[in-house]
Amino acid sequence: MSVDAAQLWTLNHRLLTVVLDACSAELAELGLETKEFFVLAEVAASPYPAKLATALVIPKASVTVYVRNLVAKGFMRREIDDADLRRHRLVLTDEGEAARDRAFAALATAFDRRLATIPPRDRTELQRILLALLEPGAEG
Amino acid sequence: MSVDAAQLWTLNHRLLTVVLDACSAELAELGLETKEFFVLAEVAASPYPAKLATALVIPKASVTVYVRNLVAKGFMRREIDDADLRRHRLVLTDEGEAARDRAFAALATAFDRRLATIPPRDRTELQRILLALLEPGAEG
DNA sequence: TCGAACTAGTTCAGAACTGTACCACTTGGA
DNA sequence: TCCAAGTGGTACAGTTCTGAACTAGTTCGA
Repeated sequence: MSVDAAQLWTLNHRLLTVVLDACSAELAELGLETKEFFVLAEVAASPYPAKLATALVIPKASVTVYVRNLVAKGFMRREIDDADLRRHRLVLTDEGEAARDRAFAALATAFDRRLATIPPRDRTELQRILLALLEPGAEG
Repeated sequence: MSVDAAQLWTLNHRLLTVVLDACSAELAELGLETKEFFVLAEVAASPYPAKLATALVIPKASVTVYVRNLVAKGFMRREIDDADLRRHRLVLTDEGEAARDRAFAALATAFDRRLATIPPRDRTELQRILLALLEPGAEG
């Protein structure tokens, strides 16, 4: 490899940070802190606090905080899970879905400004490879 | 476009987070919190607190904290800048360089473990695409 | 030479985050 | 049925982070 993996990681991280920073103001207008946005974005795929914590690699206690904020803002609500009474199933409200979609759009716009510099085929490739790298089976 | 940029951002972010998390214990053994590692890694290219803050997209007050810690650990020292007496030129000590290099190695290893799960051809592709996205010229 | 406007860096108080301890419910074996 | 071990979620207190205000040094025009 011509480029060190650590360098690739670092540059990539910088890219994502700059992109996120570029749209954090728009997220704030939607009433979302960036951490809350991550939770809002993931809740459909991981509708329980414990699952959110492992998926997003953040502490359970932090998830409690973000969920509390998102509930207070009317973006989601907790429901008791019929299958396991210990669990809180998290459900997006209509406002929550709308906010999430607008937030995704803002992030997409910010990232698109960067992605515009590479061919569409590469974007598809990138997505395919990233998905492969994140497959549940990959590494442990 | 066929691929959602927000999804790409999210996948990519997840990948970097998981990789960083995988080597955070090793960084801790070197005496580095992850935020401190970012500072240590960047200080050669951005040897002033203000420059570090903009390069790493973190608040000035936070840089003060991380630099203080890194100085206390003997990884760097502050020197008065001859050209501008307001500035603190940050200089890595030998221990600092050694720690940085070992930290980079740990990060590279962790990332490589992930990259090993996909075909070599995809790794080359991924590297090519990311490098294209990270070109200094891209966007502004 | 002066001082007003900047810029670099720090301090500190309050905000944000999270490790730990905890309670509630579930599971599985006796 | 019982209870010990395990999992889900939260509360709280201690830690970390950071906005705002501040000090130090610089620049520049009159």
